[in-house]
Amino acid sequence: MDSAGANTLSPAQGWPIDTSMEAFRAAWELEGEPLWQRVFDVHHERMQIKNGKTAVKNLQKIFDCTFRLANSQGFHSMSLRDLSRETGISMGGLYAYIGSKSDLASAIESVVRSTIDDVLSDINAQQLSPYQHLKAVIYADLYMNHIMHPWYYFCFIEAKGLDKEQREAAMNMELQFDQGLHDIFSKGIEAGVFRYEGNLALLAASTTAMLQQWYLKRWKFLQRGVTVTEYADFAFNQLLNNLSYQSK
Amino acid sequence: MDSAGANTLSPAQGWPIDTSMEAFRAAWELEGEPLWQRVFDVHHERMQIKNGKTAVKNLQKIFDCTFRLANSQGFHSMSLRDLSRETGISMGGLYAYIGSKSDLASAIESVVRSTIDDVLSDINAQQLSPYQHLKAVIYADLYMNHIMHPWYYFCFIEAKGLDKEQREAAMNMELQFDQGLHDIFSKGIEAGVFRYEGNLALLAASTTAMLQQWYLKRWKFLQRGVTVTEYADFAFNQLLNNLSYQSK
DNA sequence: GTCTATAGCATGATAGAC
DNA sequence: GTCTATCATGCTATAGAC
Repeated sequence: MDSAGANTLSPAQGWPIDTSMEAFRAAWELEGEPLWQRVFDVHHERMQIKNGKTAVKNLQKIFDCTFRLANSQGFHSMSLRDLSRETGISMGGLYAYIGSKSDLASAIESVVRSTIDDVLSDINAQQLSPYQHLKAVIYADLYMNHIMHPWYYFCFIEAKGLDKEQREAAMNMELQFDQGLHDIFSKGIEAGVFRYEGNLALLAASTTAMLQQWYLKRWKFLQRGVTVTEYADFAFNQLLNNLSYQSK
Repeated sequence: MDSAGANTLSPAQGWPIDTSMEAFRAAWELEGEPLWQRVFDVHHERMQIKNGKTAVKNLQKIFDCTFRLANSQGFHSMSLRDLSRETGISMGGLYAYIGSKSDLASAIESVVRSTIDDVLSDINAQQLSPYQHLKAVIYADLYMNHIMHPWYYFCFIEAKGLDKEQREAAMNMELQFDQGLHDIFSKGIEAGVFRYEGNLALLAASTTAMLQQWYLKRWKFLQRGVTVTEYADFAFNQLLNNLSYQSK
């Protein structure tokens, strides 16, 4: 709130003492004006538009429509004419914003990765007990998945269309996430609050997978009427059970 | 072996008493000549070629190259000229085999779905105890994922490019798979061998997710040196643990 | 800052020779 | 049954008026 740049998320005030989605939304601003400001910050070098006011407004339209089109028919199969029609911005106008088609995909991946990085670094910087740490990571990750659903879905499905550098960065981020979980498990086992006989790396990987389901299988959860918080409770309890955690 | 048509897989002889991959390979023939015969059966209406001998050979080349190209750059971004170059078959020649580009994708989805259907129907038709039934489904599904990896990966990633009918068929198959797991859980709980307090539908869904990881995150398992059988053991034990199964 | 018009090229598909 | 040649269309991207 003081010296933090526009590209840095606010610190986690009151999180994860209260792991409700409302508390998460309040702690990090991943929607509305602050989100689009972040997009502008990441992407503005590729744009010919300098005026922040109208730029942010059109950026929002472009990204929203990109998600609607790409997440239903595929990014490569979405033509810029489709995007032009959907946004109401002419072809020439579009190029003043996106730089090129692949720059657009690139920006999406960058925004997602930097957001995850900011939120998780923030959580990891706090000195939390293994239990609290695990809880914070699980709930925060799912709330991020939920709030920025189309962003995450896009990154997963269109990953192969990104250039090699970004593709590897995305894979490394997932490996880091696995490793982060692994570390929490280990610390908890050392501290005697968790117990596990088996492959911790596989447990971490399958936890990551369970979290990714929230954006990969949205259709299924919608159909079943499962909410994020219900799913977060399920995922966390399942994990505690696997780790033989005794509640009290 | 007697009245079974070429399009039907042999029944599961000795499966799942022995859940090794070798036993699975022997029970169902999902590779080599029998696989390509299956492809020919599903796809031959769209082809102009009638001669089975050379047709099957070229079909194999076309599908293999499609996987190599589509699974690395995306199906839509793979041009038929790419495919022509990679297979060594001319553009005109290709069209005698594939019908159209989208027929090619369609055939892949059909082969995968009918294979899953055959194998699982076969397992479900046997009268197995909940424990044996669960074990059979987990191991069989993972071995299928493994043996037909590029097929599965293609179906997941390129699902949105299929026509509505096929997309829904694929989703229904996944829901059926979840339901099948759910039923086994329930039967085991009734029989008193499993115990679970929680949402069984979510447990089924997260089990399906864990199995899909084998083809979705191949890069990770390769990097970590995890084999299918190790992963199958992990997945099955994890599930037994969640279901409070007491081994003996 | 936004538009129209168009360049330049790649694509899916087919016709017809052999 | 396989090839070459070609068609019609759609694509990304840019130039230049306003």
